[in-house]
Amino acid sequence: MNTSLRVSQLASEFHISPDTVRHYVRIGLLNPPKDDSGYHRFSAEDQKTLSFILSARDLGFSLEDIRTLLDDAGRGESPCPHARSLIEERLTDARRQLASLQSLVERMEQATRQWRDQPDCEPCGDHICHLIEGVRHEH
Amino acid sequence: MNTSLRVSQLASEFHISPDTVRHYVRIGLLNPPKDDSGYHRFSAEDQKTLSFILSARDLGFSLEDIRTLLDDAGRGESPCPHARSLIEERLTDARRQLASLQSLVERMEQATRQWRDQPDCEPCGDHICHLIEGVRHEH
DNA sequence: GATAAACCTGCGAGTAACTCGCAGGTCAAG
DNA sequence: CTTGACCTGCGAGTTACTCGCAGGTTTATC
Repeated sequence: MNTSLRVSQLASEFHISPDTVRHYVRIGLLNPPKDDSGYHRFSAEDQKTLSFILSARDLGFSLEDIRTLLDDAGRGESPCPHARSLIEERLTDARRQLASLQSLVERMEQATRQWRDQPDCEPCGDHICHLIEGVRHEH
Repeated sequence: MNTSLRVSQLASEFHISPDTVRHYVRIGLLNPPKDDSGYHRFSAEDQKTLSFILSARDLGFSLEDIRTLLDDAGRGESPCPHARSLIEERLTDARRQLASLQSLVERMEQATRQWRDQPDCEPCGDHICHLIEGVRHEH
């Protein structure tokens, strides 16, 4: 059973770029052994680790979070308590970010709507760009 | 009329940090003159520029975008055409980002709901964290 | 057997918009 | 005359890659 893959094979297997794989190796999230010529060989276990990394990434964990989780498991401890507490933090952050992004999009949409009826300004000393500076802030 | 302010005064006037002001100076968005002792003095015009910078920032323009707009105005051209085209790009980006953030938050919420009924896992060879790896992807 | 294509290696640096820390200069108050 | 609160420029750190480099390996072709 030849489940040991090289970088590009692993990458296309997981639909990520070889650079991303090398990045995870560089920061120590993956520790694949090397063959005689110095090439990384990713075993079935490395593939399970990568699969975990990508699942966690998709749930909003940072790579540092993932390192913590992997360290837990590496020491034979359950990563679940950390997973539970970390996702709370990340979720709080994400909700905050979502709210600010939503209001940004609304401001942008309001501005473009408003700008449709406004002509371009010619430079005068009063303002730099009346479109931008004249956007109404509703509440 | 002493409308010329120093860094901290300007910063608190605009509710931003002195570091942010220094950052804008460092990258050349603001070019305040200096007094005899080498301190920056922000004139009324510098204050108008900063006000513009912050308005544009609040509309999702990047500092590079803002530099473009400021350059237009500095060359006596109307920044409005650039403002219109740039905000389209930024709005497209922001909507894309919003959608991905929304789906992230949903995944995170679904995970935490699902995790409430699941116990912590003890390490076994099968998985690294069953909570994370076992999240159901609806759709 | 030479060579070219397609891999691979480690490493440094760039991305956005700050933020922090440093070493050192300036100024007003006590 | 010293303390404290400012100020200066500068380098570096933040996140998760992404790109480019110089050079080594393997495979296929001529």
